[in-house]
Amino acid sequence: MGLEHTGARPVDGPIAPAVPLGVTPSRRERILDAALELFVERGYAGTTMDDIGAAVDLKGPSLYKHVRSKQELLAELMSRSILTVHAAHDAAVATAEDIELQLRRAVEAHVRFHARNRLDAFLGSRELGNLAPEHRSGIIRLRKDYERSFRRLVDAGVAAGRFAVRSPKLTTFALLDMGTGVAVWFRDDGEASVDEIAYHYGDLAMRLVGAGR
Amino acid sequence: MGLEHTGARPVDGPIAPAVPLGVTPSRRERILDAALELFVERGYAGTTMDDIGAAVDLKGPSLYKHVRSKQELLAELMSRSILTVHAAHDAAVATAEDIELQLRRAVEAHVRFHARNRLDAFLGSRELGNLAPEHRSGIIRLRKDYERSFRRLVDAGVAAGRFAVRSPKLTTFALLDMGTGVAVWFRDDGEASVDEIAYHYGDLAMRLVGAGR
DNA sequence: CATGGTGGCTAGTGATCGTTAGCCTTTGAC
DNA sequence: GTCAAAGGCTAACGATCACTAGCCACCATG
Repeated sequence: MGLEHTGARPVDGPIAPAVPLGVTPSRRERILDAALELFVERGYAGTTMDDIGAAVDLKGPSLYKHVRSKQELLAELMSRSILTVHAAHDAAVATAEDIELQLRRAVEAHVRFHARNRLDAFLGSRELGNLAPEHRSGIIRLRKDYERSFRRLVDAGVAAGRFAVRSPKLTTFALLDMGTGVAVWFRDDGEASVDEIAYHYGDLAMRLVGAGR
Repeated sequence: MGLEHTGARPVDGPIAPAVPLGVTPSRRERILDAALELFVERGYAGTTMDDIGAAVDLKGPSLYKHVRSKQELLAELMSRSILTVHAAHDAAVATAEDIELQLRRAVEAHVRFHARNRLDAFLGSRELGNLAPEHRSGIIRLRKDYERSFRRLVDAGVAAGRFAVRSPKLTTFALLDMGTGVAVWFRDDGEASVDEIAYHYGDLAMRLVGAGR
């Protein structure tokens, strides 16, 4: 039950690895992926270092040769996740000039991320409270940045007279939340493909903002 | 920071109290409310019985005079929550004949619940994994029932030619998820009141299903 | 063949926590 | 006034965990 990060990734993660770069990066990645899966399945507090170790054929204490602490695992997973969406968002918006198309692309990217990176998305929304305060504030700021970027698109459409929106704030929340929800119910072996869902949600977004007359 | 269950409550909860009915119901309620708040704040695994006790001026072990286990607290909170939404949903739908209005009322009730019972909603989506298997399946079934009830409204509107919907399934998910999201960002002291938000989301729902031409 | 670093292991430490045992005080019924 | 139940407490048990200490095997480099 491996993870696939097939979506566009940011050029580089900003969190410095605890171990000198170039030294067993593959092992570290495998640990991160295993931790993600277990954190989602059993929760952060409900997952032991031994669990994570077992998932990569190690004993718990051996993990400390690759990772500074359990907390570091959580922090890195969460920041990696948000930076990924945000990068995908920026890339998607940049592919269009028209504000209507920009919002559509943004929603598609949002949905695609939440379908393809279900676990990351899920963790991000659920384990914020288990993040040490020093990490938490940074993560929250990144999330707010992302939301603001969405909000700007809605505002721009309204300003240009292309969207008919009663409350830009509530509408933006609705747009974001309906896409976020995909992470909860999406299944790889479900009826609808990621692309179909993304396209459909793009349509729904257009309806929400009253685009195209 | 108490909870208000101002919505219609189901006739009776299916989880039998550990203590004979009628004996110190008030104390037990206070424990449940404290547990809810703490579970949301620190997570189920991150909350100790001593924490809960302290919140109601008791020592941890004293809780066992009122409650069978920590697990029971979680299970009761979750089932109480779902039964509450579902009851509110049924009551809301019953106030209208027209399918369009029924869906609008259902969305309003959904949003109202998620704004007023933020903590319950949050817990319900986050701590499913910490529920003992025997409780979990029942809770999941109740949640599915609730979703199905929404889905039926969408289908009915489509069948009556009142809604223009490409995928009833995806549209229903979008409707539910945007409302569920309210629980995450709503604040009692925020700009918008519960009623304003509920009304607005009713409008958004009508747009999503393409109601009213 | 030395050697030193990398990465694995076992054993253990100290802390935390759910839960139980057992005791004591209050209170209300008779 | 007696007595039992209800409900509070402290103490302690047994588990579980994150993390550390310290050891050893492998292996590349000279």
